[in-house]
Amino acid sequence: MNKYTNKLDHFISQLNTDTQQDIMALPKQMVYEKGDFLLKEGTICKKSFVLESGIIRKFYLNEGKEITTEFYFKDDIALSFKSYISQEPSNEYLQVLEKTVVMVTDYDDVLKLQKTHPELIELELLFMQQYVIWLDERLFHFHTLDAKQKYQLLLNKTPHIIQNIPLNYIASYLGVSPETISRIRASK
Amino acid sequence: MNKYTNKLDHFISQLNTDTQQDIMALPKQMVYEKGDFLLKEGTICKKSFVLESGIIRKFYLNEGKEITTEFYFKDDIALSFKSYISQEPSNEYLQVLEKTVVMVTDYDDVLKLQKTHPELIELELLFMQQYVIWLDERLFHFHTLDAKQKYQLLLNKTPHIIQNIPLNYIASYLGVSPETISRIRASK
DNA sequence: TTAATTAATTGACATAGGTCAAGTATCAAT
DNA sequence: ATTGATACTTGACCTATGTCAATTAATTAA
Repeated sequence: MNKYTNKLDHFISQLNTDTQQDIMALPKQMVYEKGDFLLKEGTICKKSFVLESGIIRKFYLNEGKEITTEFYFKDDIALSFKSYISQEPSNEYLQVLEKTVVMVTDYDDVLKLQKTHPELIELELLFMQQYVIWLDERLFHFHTLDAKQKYQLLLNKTPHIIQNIPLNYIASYLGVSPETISRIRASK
Repeated sequence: MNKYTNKLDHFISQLNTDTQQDIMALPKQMVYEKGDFLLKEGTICKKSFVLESGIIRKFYLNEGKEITTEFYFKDDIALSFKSYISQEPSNEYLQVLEKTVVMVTDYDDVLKLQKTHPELIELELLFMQQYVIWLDERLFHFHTLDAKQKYQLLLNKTPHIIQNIPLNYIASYLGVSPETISRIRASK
């Protein structure tokens, strides 16, 4: 189960076969090991990464501390949004948390393909829309939930995050301290 | 100074004149009074509102309390995102805070125009992108700033919000209590 | 396997910010 | 201008969650 790409697959499946093949021709498979960076602060995010397996996390630095903003699993699309669309240096990092296989696509190649197949702009639009909905929901949770509720939501909705990711990353993702998460766990 | 429509204007200005005229033909001017609702929970958001003057706020209800999520001023585009793109019932309200003049465009009309002018899909894409950047930044602030820092940011970046909007809406927008805002004001 | 790191838990304490209640100021309507 | 309603401020108190430090558990590397 992936985060927000179902609609994209559906859209692609309705394109004509030639266009589909052109899209499929772009990505190259790459394998990364735990700790590898796919993107670092100050670098322009020129590629998107669709995960075949493994885990990636996105984070930025704030006053020397890492703030985790997103986790990516199978079929998710990892990229630093603002840098990707503006093609300006990123303030985010993308780091591999365990051996990960990705399909890498160059944004330049996507733009070229959009020139010859304008209908692909709609694909990018769909992706944006899904991402906005996800962001909107996340903001809603920051606005209305306390530490325990946020943790339990994660536990219910995305247990694979809880099971596979170190507690201090989860804490930072939820905007609470690791100690608080630890106490929530102990309290039931 | 508006929130995120500069790039859209620029894009439109580069279209051919006929297309520009077709776009300009869609919106109808409407005037609303203080307290009027442009959208209520349970209703599908079928229209977008570009403000000519006045103020609109967006909010949802959580456990009986209004949570304000956005303010709109001149040249901003007010709509309930998720409902607008999915055409499903909204969980948000759009309410006019003072006499407001808007240009209203039907989403159906936009979709029709996109059929005959596919290049307009890119316009929608640009809008999404701007909105993602705005949301992303807002989430960043919820993640890293305390009450005082959030208030001061608002004071510096968007003083027109502080000056024109009741304190309890501002408090809710920042995710803190009205009392806290009041104390921050008193402390300097 | 053992040692060395790193991650997670737990306790003691501090504090930002919430809640509730009272009081004051501001605004709107007659 | 007077009343009533609404918005804002202030004080007292409370609670969730942060910080720091010590301890234990789990990984990793040799």
